Amino acid sequence: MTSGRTATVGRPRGFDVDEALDAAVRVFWAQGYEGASLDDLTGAMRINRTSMYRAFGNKEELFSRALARYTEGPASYVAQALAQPTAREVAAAFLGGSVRATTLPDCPTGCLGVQGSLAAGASGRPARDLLAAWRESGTAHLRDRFQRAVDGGDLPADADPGLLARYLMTVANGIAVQAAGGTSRDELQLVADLTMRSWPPVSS
Amino acid sequence: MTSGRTATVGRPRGFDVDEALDAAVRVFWAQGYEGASLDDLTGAMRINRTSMYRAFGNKEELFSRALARYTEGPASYVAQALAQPTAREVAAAFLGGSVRATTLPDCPTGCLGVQGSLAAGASGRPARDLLAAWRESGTAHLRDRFQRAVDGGDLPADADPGLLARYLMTVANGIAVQAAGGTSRDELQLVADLTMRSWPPVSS
DNA sequence: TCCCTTCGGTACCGATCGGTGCAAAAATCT
DNA sequence: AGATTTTTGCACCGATCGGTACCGAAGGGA
Repeated sequence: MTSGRTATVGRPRGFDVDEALDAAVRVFWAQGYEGASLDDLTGAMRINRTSMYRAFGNKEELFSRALARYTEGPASYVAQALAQPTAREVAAAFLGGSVRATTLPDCPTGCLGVQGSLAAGASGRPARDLLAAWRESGTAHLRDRFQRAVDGGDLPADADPGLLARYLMTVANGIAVQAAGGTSRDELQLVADLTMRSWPPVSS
Repeated sequence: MTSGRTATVGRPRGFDVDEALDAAVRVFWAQGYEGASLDDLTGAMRINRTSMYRAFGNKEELFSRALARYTEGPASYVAQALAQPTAREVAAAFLGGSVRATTLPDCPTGCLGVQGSLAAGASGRPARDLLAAWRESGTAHLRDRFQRAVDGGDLPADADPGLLARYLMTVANGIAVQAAGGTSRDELQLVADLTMRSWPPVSS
């Protein structure tokens, strides 16, 4: 009988996977992929080295799982922004969300998707490429959303959805860099407001 | 007699310091501070490990020297932009320069000042802080330049020089992240153009 | 020529890196 | 109860990390 539920044979796991992932997210977020050692990670996750390997495979897969957890946690503002009714509200929610997510009170500043790994040695290259694809996926979702806005008349017919998406992602990534450097939430919100004052930017 | 010139006693150095620094710049640029090992660095610099330590002290000081070399080399567009006659030309030159510098044909993509170290473990923290100060210094120069533009009537009297500087640096840093992710020079120039279409953004 | 200073190459240091082998512990299944 | 399966803790692996001691090589000054 291949039951739908997970088999419960064997010794049960002594920790919560999601809680452990949340801890790993914070370490990768603050120190980057290469800067986070196994001791840093397992120490924060409060689990043994061996338990981590049993549960997640290796450091690279742990990072991948942590990124997924980050996406549906601190970075959930992206999906929420995409669901806004108008293109302008999408843009404002995306920028405002990125300001808040990069300056959360009890979290590392900046964005895991940016500072997790921008440049890396050989061992960190898969993580770097994973993050680049992650950011590119966000840009693609914005583009598709703006294309629908053009199709529905919410944006001018001559607007370039791809360019608008690239532009917004550029500002958001810049906000992440600023936040990592210590710029305050208030000042970054002013930057987001300033960006929104000229939205949508004219294409011609 | 303490002569002003460097003493020439002893065996002369067998390599050119600036050439070696240029090689180190490229390694740090492509792999980040933590991702660049001593073997990577000395291999690219074509000098011995010992020679590097004699000439530069340690990895951290080498990074500092490499950043200075980067500033007066690939990042010299910043100083050039600041010297433009009008605030609008400053902004356009700054953004255009960042697009070109982050997509140089035979160099790593992105900006050393960003991807050199955004998040780091304990050993990379000094490098990370150095880069944060480096970016902040650029923002401060832009702010001072825009303040002079306000004083001289080149920008509206109610313009906020600090906010405009932060905004421009945010877009430039975002461009650097995009470039590191593989976005082409042409597309990034379109983003820069789009940003300049609404310059200066209204403050009130 | 002899001395002094600096450079360059080798070989090595202790520490830390990511990853694993092994056996005890803790649960279910028969 | 005994067999089976999975987790956990400890010790350990080879490789690599940044950094250095040592010594011959290569130059200038007297």
